[in-house]
Amino acid sequence: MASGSGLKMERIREAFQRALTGALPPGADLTLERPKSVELGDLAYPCFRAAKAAGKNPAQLAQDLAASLKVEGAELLAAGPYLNLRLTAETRSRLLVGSLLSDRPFGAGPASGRRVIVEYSSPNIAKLFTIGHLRSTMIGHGMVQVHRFLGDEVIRLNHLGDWGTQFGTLLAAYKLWAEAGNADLTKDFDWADDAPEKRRSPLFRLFQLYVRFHAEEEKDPALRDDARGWFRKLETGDAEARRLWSWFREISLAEFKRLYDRLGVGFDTFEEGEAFYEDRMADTIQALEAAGLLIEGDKGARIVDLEDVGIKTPCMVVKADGGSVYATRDLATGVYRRDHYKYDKCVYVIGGEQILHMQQVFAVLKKLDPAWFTDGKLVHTPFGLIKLPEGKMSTRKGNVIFLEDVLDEARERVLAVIEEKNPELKDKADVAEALGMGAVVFFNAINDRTKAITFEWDRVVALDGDTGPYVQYAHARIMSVLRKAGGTWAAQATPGAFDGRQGPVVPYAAAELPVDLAGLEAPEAQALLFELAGLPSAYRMAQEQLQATPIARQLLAVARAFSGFYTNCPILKDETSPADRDARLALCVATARALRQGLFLMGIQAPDEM
RNA sequence: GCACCCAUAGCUCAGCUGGAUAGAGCAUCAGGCUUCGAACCUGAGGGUCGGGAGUUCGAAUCUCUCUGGGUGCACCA
Repeated sequence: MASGSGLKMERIREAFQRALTGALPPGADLTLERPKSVELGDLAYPCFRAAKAAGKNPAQLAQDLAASLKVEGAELLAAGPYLNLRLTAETRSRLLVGSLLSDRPFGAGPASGRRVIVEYSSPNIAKLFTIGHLRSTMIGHGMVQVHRFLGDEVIRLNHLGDWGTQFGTLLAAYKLWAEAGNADLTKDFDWADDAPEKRRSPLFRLFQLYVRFHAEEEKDPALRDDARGWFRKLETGDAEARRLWSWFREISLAEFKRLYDRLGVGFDTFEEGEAFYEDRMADTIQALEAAGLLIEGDKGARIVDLEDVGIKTPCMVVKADGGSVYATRDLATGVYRRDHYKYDKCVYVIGGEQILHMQQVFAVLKKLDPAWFTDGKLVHTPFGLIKLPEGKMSTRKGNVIFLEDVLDEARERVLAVIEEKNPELKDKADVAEALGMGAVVFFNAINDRTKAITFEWDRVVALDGDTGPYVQYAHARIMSVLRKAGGTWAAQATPGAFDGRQGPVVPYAAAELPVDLAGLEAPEAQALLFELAGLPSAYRMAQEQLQATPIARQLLAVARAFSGFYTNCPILKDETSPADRDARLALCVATARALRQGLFLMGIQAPDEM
């Protein structure tokens, strides 16, 4: 008997395409689609184009092809203008369960030899993480995981906002309101509202200084000069400014790392933020100068004109006073990464409000070195803002929603549900954390990243419907069945030791495929297999679209299909024969593995009980 | 004013890059737990795909235009 792992959907697909090649004129488009449901089949060939080329009716062509072609292990059916390939239930079961029970990760790609940089998260020093930062952080994390899973080498960079004029603001504010009575930022300020216990950190107090400065600056514009003066001191290497800067950076980074740990997100380095490029900008400016790209702008600034590439706003590289700007650092960053990493693709996960800026930077780099910065090498992955029902969030104004508050609230709500539904559960706190995180992270991924999101508590931390916890619930139910089944069943769906920061693969040992899979003939079981079969293309789509959305949606489809299977196909009940029981348990193992792996790529855990 | 993004069921959104009868969740209504976990499942109602024109065998998808929203537009990042 063929062991399942020898049977692959890829082979079937190739055989189908080979058969089509023989029957159609050379050069015909052989793109195959996924039918809408398993009743139609497993692979679909739309006949429209080929029919047109042959001067035939598409439905007629589909019928002709169905009658003349043959593919081993499958039947070919004409369904209107489509030629569908449908596997037998036996073949479909063997193929998918077999793949998922092997020790090779289902849907993963072979090493591509490509090196991809993903720049994401990139928070500004001295600001607290808001719900807005979750977008860049988790979109980036998902991209890292998916690219790795599909075989790319990935370098994870955090372009920390640890330089720039906002440090003038911080330094000035610190000197004005902190140095005298609260130099080490260990005490609450007497001028500020009492902070909740959990926020009484030095970083939070820095944030309070920042907010106060911008409030007072409205009333007293002279403060602005004070801030500029401090930034100049920092740039010219003033010892005190440097010392404070370095300290601010340190306390910020400590908080950031704590949150990244909570999110399960990691980076290859934190040392290549904006400050890292401070002394590398001169070379880049020099190079632009040498290339003859820098011209003098209206008020004396040095700019690169981009009119010829369709960008009407020129890119300012050097301010009239000789200072650098954001673009200067980004250009130096681009040049450094070219020389240092020799990558194939660099993905910038940065908000949509910076589209123009990114276009400018990419355009200038392209002018500087057209041979290296080819099309597609630099990719901006913009995403929509998270807004509040009452409008835009603003760190300066202090009307923000902190990420930790969202995660905490989600955890509390989950805990309340656990107390109600499963009060005996052990490790309640850990499970609540995993589910709360699942709700928030999944919500962030479920919708197209380019669209703006209005933050509403009840939607972000929702626990039923199209949510992370729905997928996690399906997984927990499976594990519960597997535990009750005894033997090695639960172990088969339990991964070996792994660490999310090391790689994208959830490691499972090879398990034995039952000989008799007749227990999977029910339509609900076949529908579940069909959705499992959709996962590999969801992974590829996620890589192409640079977002985890397709994965989230396919996981929902799998979880939903599992619920249908679970309610209609008894597994451990007396009415089920031993052979059917084993087949269904094997499908449970396969599904649990698929769900856990998919969630893991998104940065979400799958508890065994909830 | 100019540029980019968005508009699909009462609400929030999918719709695999031009293809099969436009699908999910929430909400509403009607059902389903002495039986593997009801954080679940089954069913119902609900649509001029913002308006208009065009491209072709075929458009929610591509082009143009109008309307309504969002985001930007050189000395902040």
